[in-house]
Amino acid sequence: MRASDRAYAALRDEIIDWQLTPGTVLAEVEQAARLGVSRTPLREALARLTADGLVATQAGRGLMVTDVSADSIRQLFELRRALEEQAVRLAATRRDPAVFDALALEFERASTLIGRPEDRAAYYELVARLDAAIDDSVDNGYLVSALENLRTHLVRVRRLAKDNAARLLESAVEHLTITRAIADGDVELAASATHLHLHRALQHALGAHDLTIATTAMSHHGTTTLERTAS
Amino acid sequence: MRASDRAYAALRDEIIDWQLTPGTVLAEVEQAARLGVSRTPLREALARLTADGLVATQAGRGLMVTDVSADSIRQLFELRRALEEQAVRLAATRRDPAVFDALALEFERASTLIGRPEDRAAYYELVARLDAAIDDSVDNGYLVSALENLRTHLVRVRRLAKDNAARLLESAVEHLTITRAIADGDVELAASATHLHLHRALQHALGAHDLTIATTAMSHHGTTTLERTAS
DNA sequence: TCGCGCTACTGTGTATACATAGACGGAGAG
DNA sequence: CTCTCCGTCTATGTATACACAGTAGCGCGA
Repeated sequence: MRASDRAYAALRDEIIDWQLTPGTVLAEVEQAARLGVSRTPLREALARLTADGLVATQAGRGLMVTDVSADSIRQLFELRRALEEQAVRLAATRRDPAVFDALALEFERASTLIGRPEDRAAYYELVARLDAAIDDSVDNGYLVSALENLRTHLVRVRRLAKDNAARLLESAVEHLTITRAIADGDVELAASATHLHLHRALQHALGAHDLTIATTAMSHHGTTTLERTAS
Repeated sequence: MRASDRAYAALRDEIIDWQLTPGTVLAEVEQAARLGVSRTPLREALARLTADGLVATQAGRGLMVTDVSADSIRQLFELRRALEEQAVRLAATRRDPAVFDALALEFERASTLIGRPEDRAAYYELVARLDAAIDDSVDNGYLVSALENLRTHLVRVRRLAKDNAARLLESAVEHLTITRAIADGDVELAASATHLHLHRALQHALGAHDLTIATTAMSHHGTTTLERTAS
């Protein structure tokens, strides 16, 4: 594997996993040394991250990890609705019914997975397989590319939101509805079910984000107070 | 301006202007020499073009200018519908009515521009200003980024389609309808008018493409015949 | 004559050296 | 004491040199 690919994957994973938090400055020599590559492949990695929107040039201060705010989540979900509604519409038209029937069966049993913390990863993997089946059915490279980039951002937001069992059980039902609609070739039902799913996911994400903001603000306040007391 | 930006702009413009035709191999040293930059900024330019989807790595043969086929145009317009319908929906919600009222007045007078070949560019510029007004109204960086990338591909297809006056007059009426719907804040009308506009634009683009394919095939046949005769 | 293998070469990927612009700090003047 | 200007220094942008892999072409053997 190329050094530039490794650097890109490493930085992207650290950003979506919140190890590199928004506002972190990514200096070329520093990151190149840390990741064990030279500046040339690292610059290529940073260029790709910039194109992805995970990193942006902040006037005069070099490249910074982009922010996640309530407003950016709103924007992200507006794009998500456009792309995913179109994707499920096309998937419902072009799908192989057997594939989505099989996935629907799995979603019916998903509540078991969600209940056991050790099987939580298996549920996320099931959702990923639904995404892959939709990508495969839409038969549209431009749309799939846009969806892949979108999902990178969504993972970052999801890591922040910390799904709870209640929300996951809800989402399993929503996914089941979407999957059945695609299997049945019901374009409008698939689109409406997706709209509903995204509406609820946005509410959940925004709620979690507000909590995080509040918590962060409080802990910052506390730190500041301690610093003042110490000085 | 940076050398990598110049190289990117030069290559992109040549690709969308069909000076670099699909299948052309872009070797690094060759292009670097031609554009008067070193390999480093040129590689950055090629990476950006690859991310844009204007260039792709063909197994073993290096980077090639991507193809434009009837199928790729179909895919492009499926993505276009998703993005533009969402964009006009959001624009109709968030617009400044005065901006779109002014644009609507200009579209009413557009038939004059289309009639005179020397003012043809002025009509395209008017459409570009409508796009810019929509971008400004949607207040969504992710969506605008996706639209900008999409438009690059659309320009390449349009250069192929060679709009005629009849189609442009039709499109002016469609644009007027969309602009008025946005000005009035009529979300569903704006979305439906956009759907209709894209449907007609696709028919036109596909028709033009088929003609080009037929012409190319004929000229290729002719060339082959000549070569055989010569040898 | 056909097939297999070897060699040379071209082109990509990476490292590094160099140029330059912009930011930060210090010193001096008002 | 503060503001401004100048110098230095750090970080980015570019060029180039080197390493290596993949390929094409040629030659040799069957």
